[in-house]
Amino acid sequence: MSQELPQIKQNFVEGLSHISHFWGFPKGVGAIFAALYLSPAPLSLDELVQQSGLTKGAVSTDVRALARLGLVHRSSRLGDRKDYYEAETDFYKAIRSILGERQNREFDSAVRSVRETLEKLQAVRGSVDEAERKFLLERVQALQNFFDAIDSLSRAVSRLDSLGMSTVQNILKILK
Amino acid sequence: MSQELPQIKQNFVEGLSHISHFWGFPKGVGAIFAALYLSPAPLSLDELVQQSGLTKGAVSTDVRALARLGLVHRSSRLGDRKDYYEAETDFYKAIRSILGERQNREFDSAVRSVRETLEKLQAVRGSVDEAERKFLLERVQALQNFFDAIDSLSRAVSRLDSLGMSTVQNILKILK
DNA sequence: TATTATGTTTAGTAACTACTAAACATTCAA
DNA sequence: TTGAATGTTTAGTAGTTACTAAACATAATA
Repeated sequence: MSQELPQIKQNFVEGLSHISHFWGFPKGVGAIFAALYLSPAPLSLDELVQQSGLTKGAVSTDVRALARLGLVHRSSRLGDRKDYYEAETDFYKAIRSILGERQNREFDSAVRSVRETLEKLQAVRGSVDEAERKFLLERVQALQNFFDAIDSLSRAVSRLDSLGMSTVQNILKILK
Repeated sequence: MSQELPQIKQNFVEGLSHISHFWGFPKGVGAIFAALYLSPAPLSLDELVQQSGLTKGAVSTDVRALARLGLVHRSSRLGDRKDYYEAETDFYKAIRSILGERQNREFDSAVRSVRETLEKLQAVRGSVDEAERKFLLERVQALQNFFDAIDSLSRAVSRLDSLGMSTVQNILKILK
């Protein structure tokens, strides 16, 4: 059984669309990344429109999202008004970039609200059931510790120059 | 400034709702977990309805989702028809459970489609541009390697008896 | 300046999600 | 067997999301 390359590529694009959707991104994002990832040369917006089947508007916004995540890079050529896009092929680099992006947004503010709860619990005095206060303090503190651990890991990964296979191997060793 | 405990709790519930939403779960899921997490005793479905402000139907489905993720445990008491729910307080345990759950579903099938692409590319013969085939093989192989690394990490974590602070500290050391 | 090539923004829409309200199912007890 | 307590499922809905089509903006060229 031997399939033609275009069909195989199409299959890959659909696969990444699903993965993209699974991770909470629009499907178009995955499709566009897949198209770029399978292209040996950077693609223009119009070429992406053609290859992904989306409209210009969609490609325009999706490709910008990808660029913000560090998964694609935009470049321009001298004497050519078009923008060109190419896929980041170092996934570890991309992970760091995504972690950095996620760090900012509302994730921080959400986590901060847990810390605020903790501080309020510590500040509150009088007219409250002291046993309950203690119980709540313990629980919220435990959650806070957990978030801090996640945060540490995330920051540590972000700080790495390169998260290569050897690092992964080392981590795997620790996890036995 | 001293707030009453109920208000502080409410604030916490809202915070976890946001976090829940951020991670791609319904807000109700976060709210219900928060209510259970702040309760020293297991709560019944009706108590959860009262504390979360959701309807029975919503609580019924959300709490089941939480149970499937291993974030809450359902129990029943002798001579009492009600079900009771309590929060898992070991977050590392919960992570393992979530990873296990995620492993199953369509994530696998999505990743599998990348592997299929790889296999097809290896199988294809004749009537294809050999240079392009080689290029595609390289790229798809690299992505596959990345997924495999993620998968290894995920499985390693799932396999641990307990992912305590000491393990996290060790990983942090590696990441320098 | 008018024309063309490119990218962005906007208005509208179809599909989806998380929920509510209420019907339904099940189990226990009288 | 009926009735009450509990939990689940279903039908409908409001809000959201990811997209399309098309208007718009910008800049280069004639």
